[in-house]
Amino acid sequence: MNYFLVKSEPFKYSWQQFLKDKQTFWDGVRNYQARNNLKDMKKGDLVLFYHSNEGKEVVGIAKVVKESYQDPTTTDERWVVVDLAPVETLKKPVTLETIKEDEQLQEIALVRQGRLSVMPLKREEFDRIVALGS
DNA sequence: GCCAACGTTGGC
DNA sequence: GCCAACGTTGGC
Repeated sequence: MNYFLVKSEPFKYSWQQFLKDKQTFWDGVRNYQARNNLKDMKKGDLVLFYHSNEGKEVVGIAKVVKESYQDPTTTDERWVVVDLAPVETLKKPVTLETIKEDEQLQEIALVRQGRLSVMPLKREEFDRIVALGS
């Protein structure tokens, strides 16, 4: 079991929209590092959903329901998507500020490499964020 | 709206 | 294959 965090601008695709849709394919990744992380996702892996720009907080937990496949929005074979479904909404969103202040979360890419839109998390980091959000 | 970080592109 | 220029992302 692996753990990840994905970013989305609420303006473009929000957690609320995701809840409504029940399932979505995660498209729009056009960065090799993020793409490689997408490819590492296996069915059943858990994914934190982060709102960038507006909110700047982790809002919920999703899971991988289908592993990576060719991005249906482009014919460019370099890019892939995965299918995600919502699992649960965090009681309290965990803000970037909180994450930055937390000793256990100093190493995550969200802090260290702000622009990366799909990143792996260690189990402890995932658990920590979920704990902060409940 | 600005700017820093950083990835990508293209000229040499 | 290097590196400058450029574009994009995202925090502030």
